[in-house]
Amino acid sequence: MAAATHKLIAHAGLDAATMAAVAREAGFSVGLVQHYFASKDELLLFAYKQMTEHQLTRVARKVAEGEAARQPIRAILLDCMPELWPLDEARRGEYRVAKAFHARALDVPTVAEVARETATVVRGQIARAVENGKECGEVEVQTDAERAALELSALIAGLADELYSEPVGGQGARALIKAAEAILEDRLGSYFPGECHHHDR
Amino acid sequence: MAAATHKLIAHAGLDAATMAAVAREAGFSVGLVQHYFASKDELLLFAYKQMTEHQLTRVARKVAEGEAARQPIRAILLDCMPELWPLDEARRGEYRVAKAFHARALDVPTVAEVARETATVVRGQIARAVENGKECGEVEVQTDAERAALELSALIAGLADELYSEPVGGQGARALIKAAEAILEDRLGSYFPGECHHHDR
DNA sequence: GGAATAACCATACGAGCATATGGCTTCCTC
DNA sequence: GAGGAAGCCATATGCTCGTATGGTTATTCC
Repeated sequence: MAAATHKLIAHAGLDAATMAAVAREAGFSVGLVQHYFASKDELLLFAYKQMTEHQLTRVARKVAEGEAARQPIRAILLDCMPELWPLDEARRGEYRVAKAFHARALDVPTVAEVARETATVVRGQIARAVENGKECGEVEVQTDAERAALELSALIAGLADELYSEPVGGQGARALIKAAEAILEDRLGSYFPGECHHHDR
Repeated sequence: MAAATHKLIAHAGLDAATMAAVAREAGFSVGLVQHYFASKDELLLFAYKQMTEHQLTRVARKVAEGEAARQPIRAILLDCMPELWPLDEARRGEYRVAKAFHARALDVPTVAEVARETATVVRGQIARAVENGKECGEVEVQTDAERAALELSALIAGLADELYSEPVGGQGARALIKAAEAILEDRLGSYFPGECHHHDR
C-alpha cells in the first residue's frame, strides 16, 4: 500500500495520490485503506517514513560493505553519497517523492519532523565519518567535523537538484554526472587529504 | 494580485492559494482575477515568475553596487549569495514559495521551464564571475568556470535548506548562519585565491 | 453621444475529494 | 459452535475548488 502511494507520487505528484487512486493502484478498496490508516495524512506520512528508511538502509549497507573491505573513509563516502542522487529511474522517483514531501513539510509539522530528523541523521553520520577520519589519519585533527558535514550534506542536496534537471540517459546528463562526481571527489579530497595509517591485523 | 498570491503561498502553501483566497486577499472579486488570468495555472506561473525576477533584480543591484565600489569579485559574490538564503521573514517567505514551486515543477512543465531558466541564469552569472576573475587575477587560469559555478550554486541551494530548518532569531540559528557564511567564504576563497591586479584609473 | 472595450461582480455549476456509514465475510478463540 | 475481532467492500455525504455565465458600471475613442 505504501508502495502504491510511492509509485503514484513519483509518477504524478502528491495531488495524484488520492485515497481512491492509492486503493486502485494497490488493488484494494478505499475502505481497506481507511481501515489501516485513520487519515490520508497518516498514509502519506507512513509512505514518506518508509522511503527514507529504505534510503538510509541502503546507505548503511554500503557503509558496512566498505568497512568490511577496509576501504578508506573517503572512498566509502564517495560511494554512499550518490545513493541519494537521481541517477536512475528508481532514484529519480525517490527524488520526486522527497521533493514533494519537502514542500509539504513547509506546512505540515509532522512531515517537517521526519524531514528534519533524516537530515540530522545524514549530517551526523558524515560528521562521525570525519571524526573517524581524524583517528585514522585521513583527516587533519583541526578540522571542524560539524562544519564539514554541513558543507558536504548541503553539496549533495544541491547537486541532486542540478542533476535532476537534466533528463537521464542523454550525453548532457552523463557530462553532468561526471562533473558532480568530480566536485564531490575534490571536496572529499580537501577534507580527507591523508592516508589511513591503520594496518590490517 | 501577484503579491496576494505570494503572501498566501508563503504563509500557508500552494494549496492555500485558491482563487477565492487570492481574490479576498487582494480585495477583489473572483471574477476579476479570472478577468486577468485565464486560469489558475496562469496566475501561479505569473506570481512565480515575478518573484524570481525580483530576486534576480536584487542580486543584479548588489552586483552593480559592488562593481561601482571596485570590490573584488570574491567579495561581490559573498555579498550576493546570501540574498537567496532565508535569513529574514521576507526571504523565508520567498524560500517557501520557491520550494512550493520546485515541487510543482516536477509535474507542471511550464513551471519547470521557469525554474530551470532561473537556475541556468544563476549558474551562468557565477561562471561569468569566475571568468572575469581569471582576467583580473583573482582566479587561477586553469580553473573550470562551469564546474566552479556548479559547485557554488549547489552549495548555496543546499545551505539554504539547512538554514531554513532552524527557526530564525534563535542562538542556534545565528550559529548556523555563521557556519554557512564561513563555508561559503572558504569555498570562494579556494576558487578566488588571488588579488585583483587592476588599478584604478 | 454612442458604441465598443475594459473593469468589475455575484452566483451557479459540476467535478473531485476525504471521510462516514453500514454492511458482508473470514478466521480465530473460548 | 457462538461470538467477536479483523479483513474487506460499495456507496453516501458534505465540502471545496476551478471555471462558466450573465450581468453592471466605467472609460475611451470615433
